[in-house]
Amino acid sequence: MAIAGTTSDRGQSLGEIGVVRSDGSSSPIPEATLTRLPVYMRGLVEVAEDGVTTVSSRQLADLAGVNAAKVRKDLSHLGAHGKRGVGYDVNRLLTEISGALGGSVTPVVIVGAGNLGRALSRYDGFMAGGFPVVALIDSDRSLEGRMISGVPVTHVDEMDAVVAATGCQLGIVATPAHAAQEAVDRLVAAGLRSVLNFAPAVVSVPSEVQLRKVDLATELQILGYYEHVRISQEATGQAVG
Amino acid sequence: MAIAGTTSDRGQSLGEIGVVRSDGSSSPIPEATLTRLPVYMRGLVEVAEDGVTTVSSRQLADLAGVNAAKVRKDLSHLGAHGKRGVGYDVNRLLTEISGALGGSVTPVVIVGAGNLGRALSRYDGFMAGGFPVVALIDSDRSLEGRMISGVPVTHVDEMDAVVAATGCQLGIVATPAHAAQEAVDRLVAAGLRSVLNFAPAVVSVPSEVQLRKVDLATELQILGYYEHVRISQEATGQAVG
DNA sequence: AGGGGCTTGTGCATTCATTCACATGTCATG
DNA sequence: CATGACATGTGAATGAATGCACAAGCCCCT
Repeated sequence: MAIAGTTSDRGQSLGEIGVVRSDGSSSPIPEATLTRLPVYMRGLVEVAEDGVTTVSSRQLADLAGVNAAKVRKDLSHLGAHGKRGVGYDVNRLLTEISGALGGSVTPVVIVGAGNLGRALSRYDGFMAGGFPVVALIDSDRSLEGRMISGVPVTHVDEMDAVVAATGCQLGIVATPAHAAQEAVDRLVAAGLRSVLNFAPAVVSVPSEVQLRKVDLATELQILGYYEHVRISQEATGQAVG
Repeated sequence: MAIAGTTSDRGQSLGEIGVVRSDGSSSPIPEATLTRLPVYMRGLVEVAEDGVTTVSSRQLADLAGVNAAKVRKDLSHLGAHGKRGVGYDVNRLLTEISGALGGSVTPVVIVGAGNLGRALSRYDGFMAGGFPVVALIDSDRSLEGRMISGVPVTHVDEMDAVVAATGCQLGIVATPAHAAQEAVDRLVAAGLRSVLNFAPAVVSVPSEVQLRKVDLATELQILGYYEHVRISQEATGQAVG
């Protein structure tokens, strides 16, 4: 385990991204804003179906469960101009957000055809969001060639071919923890530059690769903490009151 | 849709929690730190199995994929005192973190026995993390009484009884979006105060309830954004270079 | 016993995110 | 056309998280 650096700490450094400005497009949308844009989209789609054509920042804030100032600042990042005194045009805003997020349909591949991988391959939200799952990949030869909920399962040795054939750009890792690093390495070797990791393991990637993590057990543990604190609080609170 | 406030914005306000100090215990561990504690735990368990008894902040940082200063600051929040010049005792640290996070085993209930709900009920990580799934709840009468991967399915009308009988304190919502609000409402009515929502919907809860959200489609959309930016960047970069 | 090499804990600076508050602008109505 | 109600966009204030650098402390070796 190589350790670099003479004085002081310094760990992983996130690669810069989205800082282009040259061609006028793509400003650097902050992470925090990015996580909310899809939520706004859902709210907008909802009201659009009811025939609403204009929303104020406050209405959208209510739909998204945030406050209005945040909505406005978020939207200002994509240059989406609403009309003062009026609000935002629903359809225009939908187009703008969708465009900022990438717009077109992007196929994804899932590595790991266990419980989680299968469930994810069936998850409607991916397809609905423009991310069809086009391949499942597993190291188990006995699954090779099978279809699972309409998605063909391929052996991990053919990953390169599958990725190339399907034109996938996003990879999802749903393997056990011990297999996660290899899964990611192979995805990267196959040319992918964006990976979503569901395995409860820390994996490292080259700096040009975007890695996001969804840690299911951790989410519960955080809730567990608050529950724990709340209960201790009540206990002491009773004593006091 | 009631809108309050005369001047200016102001939306949801997060309930304060963990700010007790009266009894000396439970300092207010910041969110950001909370999300990393479980990751440290995994790293510690890993090295503990290899017989390691002491780790430095830098070693732990490598295991967790963060930098050493962050590790030290995080650990300082739980008063975990390491030894200068030496490091942290692995077992002691495990005990401390585990204790801070709540310690004991907490049973959870999952609402929604669809694909996602079933997959989550089978997810090993929950059990391993001390969160056994003890009940699945669905509105489909035809599932009532069945066992799915060892977990009994109950109808939603009996939620109160199930929650009471099993002593659940954490609820997971894995319903379709349109059913999420009702699912949460029922969980809260049954007495739960901590909910993890997987449904792609904005739900509101009373201020004393802790709500966390895992938004699978959004995660992909964020990756999609970076992919999008990267590609435009390359395109313009080629033109320039 | 004392020196040198490590490592913790933390004050400080910096960056990122949130929120406030208001000037600027739009629309509808009389 | 003028007035008033309403909303945006954004500087500025606040707050949270990160990362740095160093004093204080521990251990081993001679």
